[in-house]
Amino acid sequence: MSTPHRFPDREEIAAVRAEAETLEPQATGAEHALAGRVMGRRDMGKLVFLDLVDRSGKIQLLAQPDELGGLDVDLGDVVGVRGQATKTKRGEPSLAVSELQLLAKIKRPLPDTYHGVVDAETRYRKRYLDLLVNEETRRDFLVRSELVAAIRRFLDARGFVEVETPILQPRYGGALAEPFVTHSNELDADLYLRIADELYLKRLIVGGLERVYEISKDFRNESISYKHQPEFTMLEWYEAYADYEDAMTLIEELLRVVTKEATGSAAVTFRGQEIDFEPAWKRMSLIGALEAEGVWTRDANDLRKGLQEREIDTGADETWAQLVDHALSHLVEPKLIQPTILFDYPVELSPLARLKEGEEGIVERFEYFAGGMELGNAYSELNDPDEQAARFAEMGAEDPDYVEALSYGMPPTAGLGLGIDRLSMLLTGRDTIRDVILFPTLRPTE
RNA sequence: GGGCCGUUAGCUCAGCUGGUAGAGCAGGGGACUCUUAAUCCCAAGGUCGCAGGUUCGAUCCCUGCACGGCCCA
Repeated sequence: MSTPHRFPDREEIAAVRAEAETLEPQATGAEHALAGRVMGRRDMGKLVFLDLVDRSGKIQLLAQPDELGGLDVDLGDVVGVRGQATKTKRGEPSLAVSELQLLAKIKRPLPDTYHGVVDAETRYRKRYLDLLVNEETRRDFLVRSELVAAIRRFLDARGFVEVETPILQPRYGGALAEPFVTHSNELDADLYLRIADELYLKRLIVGGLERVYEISKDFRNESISYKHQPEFTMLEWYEAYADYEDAMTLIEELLRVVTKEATGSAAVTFRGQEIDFEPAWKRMSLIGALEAEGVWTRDANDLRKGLQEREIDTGADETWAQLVDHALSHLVEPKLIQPTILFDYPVELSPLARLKEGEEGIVERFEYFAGGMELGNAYSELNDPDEQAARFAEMGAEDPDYVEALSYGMPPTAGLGLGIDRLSMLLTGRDTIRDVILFPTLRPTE
């Protein structure tokens, strides 16, 4: 049996429901067309109640099979209906159906509409079922979409231009991470999936675009956890003629605005705690934070001893910088529940950041945290090509093409990264990053 | 990579320190003109993740594997 190829002139269920709300019981209102999925059916003989769901909401349908020439509708069918807004004797806003068209037939039984789909593996592998029967899932992914839209509005309104830079890169950089490697047959060359956008975006600053941003999928061939996925989404922006203090101000404002636009409130609940994005956030220096934990020292051996005393396994840490990073992530980060900026990092951890005037070995860099997670990283960009080349050399790396770009002169610039997935976790109150990524990476079956 | 836990009907879950499995919802048939997790009646639905082992006998005990979850690295 052929079904219609289109169903024109439908309205959103939420709008029609709102109209029906205003009616007196058993009164009827205007004629409307609605379409969606049948998620409930209550047969009363000559009268049948259906629940119709679309993206905007749910409404009850009142159908009389005798007047419709039968009602061959199963749970899960996609239908289009026409009828009048009404309210039942019991006061339920409804649509009295005068015409019903089957638009798509369900061929398998719908999962339990009361319990939803609970099994984590099913929810991730068959996200369509999760979205279909779990209203919260639908809602949370719409929050994520609204979040990204709000970020674009915010930056567009401030003169940033959205750009696209390569995902396939001959040389990866901009972060310390293991890349995915692929191969171009035509070029007969290995290419890397980007781990960050940074070095390309800064080339655009050299090129005079002044304020750029990219919302990108980045890829890191590393561990998977509640806050890590191999494929994740990051915002990076670069603003010429600004420094990291300007970036602090801007990210505070951005998070306040977009949180409000995506959720209706600048405060969210995550892991049982309210997190409030209203400025001003707490700010403390990284060194101060480590001192407060009693583990700040420039000496690697002392630092290692301090961490081991706190029963932190430092076996995998080779350098002082790695030990500092370990101390930060284990002792400090979990305590940063309210939005907090940690600023002024040792240069050893920050090869792309600009040195702070008058402070030995410190760069103008900050990371910001909320809910016990790092949300992002920012700094005044190092724009001296010779110093950049020397920093690369210290790491045992090089990127002559990038250094050459800097040698044409990059204005003083502030750059910032923001983890969209983690922010989405905070805004939706989800405990795991898999719950805010539509199709998270899982081990293949078979 | 390591430790612990899980995997039973399409979905959500029971299953007694071993005797070849049950319920609700969905799906099928029927009753009902105000239900909303509708209700009621009938019938049906299973490679108990996979492969071995122990045993007269394994969903249950043991081993390995697969996938997932939590924690650790």
